[in-house]
Amino acid sequence: MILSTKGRYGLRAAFDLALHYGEGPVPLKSISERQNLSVPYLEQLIAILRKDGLVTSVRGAQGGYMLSRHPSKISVGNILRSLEGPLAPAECVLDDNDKECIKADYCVTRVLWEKIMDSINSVIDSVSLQDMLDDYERIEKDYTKEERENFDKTKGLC
Amino acid sequence: MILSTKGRYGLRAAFDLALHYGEGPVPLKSISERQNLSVPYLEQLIAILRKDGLVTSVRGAQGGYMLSRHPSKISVGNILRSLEGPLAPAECVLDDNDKECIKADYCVTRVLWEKIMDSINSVIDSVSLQDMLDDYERIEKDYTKEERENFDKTKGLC
DNA sequence: AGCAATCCTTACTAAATAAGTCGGGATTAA
DNA sequence: TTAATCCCGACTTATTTAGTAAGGATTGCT
Repeated sequence: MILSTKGRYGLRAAFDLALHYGEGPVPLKSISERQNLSVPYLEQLIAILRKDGLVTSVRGAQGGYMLSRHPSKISVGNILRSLEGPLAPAECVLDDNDKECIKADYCVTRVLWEKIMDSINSVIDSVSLQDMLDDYERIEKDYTKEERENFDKTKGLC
Repeated sequence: MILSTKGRYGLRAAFDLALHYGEGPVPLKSISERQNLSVPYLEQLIAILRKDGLVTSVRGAQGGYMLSRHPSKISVGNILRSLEGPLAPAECVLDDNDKECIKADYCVTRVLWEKIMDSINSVIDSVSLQDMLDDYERIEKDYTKEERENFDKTKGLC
């Protein structure tokens, strides 16, 4: 049940854009350096977010990407569902489910999958990128810049 | 984020054992027929549950499997974590995490992964196999046996 | 105008994981 | 003794993941 790197790295990218919200377009190269992700892979991830209207792009030199609205108006759920698709533990609880389990009100496991899905969604929808920023600033104070950079290098991404 | 068939089918198997709790050992063949799962695959799944002490086996003719304790004492979380491993959205929040992110109290995403994990665990630990039985009996009444069997055949598993 | 920095798009690939199957051995009730 | 069952390890096939690669399109800057 581990999220794919798509969701995890994509969220880091979105968080990075949130960090620089209001400063004009942020090029992938700079996100790449800060977040330690390859540019080509970032391109793939951010293309998804762009298609879903979560980020906007500015082409050409001095171009880059920006969040399409204020970090407080974008939830982690928006980002993760965009990148990962619906976060359901089984297909039968998806909305577009035409094929199977339609009239399966008779289905005990389905009830369970729905509970799990609702619970996940309620968590990720209740946290906005702004909340992550706030968390970050609170945490940041406890470490020196050097410590943080050192951590970034020695430890992996999570 | 869809659970693998391991978790989903394994839970069905466990639920089937719960349905027949107290009736002596249940052979895989009969679970296979009722739940529409192959015997060899079921063997693989139930072996995991057995290693984790959730079911016990009786070898030889007239043998089979039984839940190792009352359905009310086995949570869906016990079953799913046994089959799927810990249900975390990222590796860094696992207990056995020696390698990475150890002193990453400085890590905004980690806080989020923990919230998600806690929320999933709290749902699946709050539902026991007995609860599923109760649900099943309540739902079952609304459908004829024929309707249910027909559903099992026309629709897939979920 | 020309260049360099960007975004944008499509295709490709290697590795890992998922989802089983298969064959045969061990145990035991009837 | 036999048939039903659990038990175990190896094997296979398809899918997904996690990227890389190559090149085209756009635009600010000089």
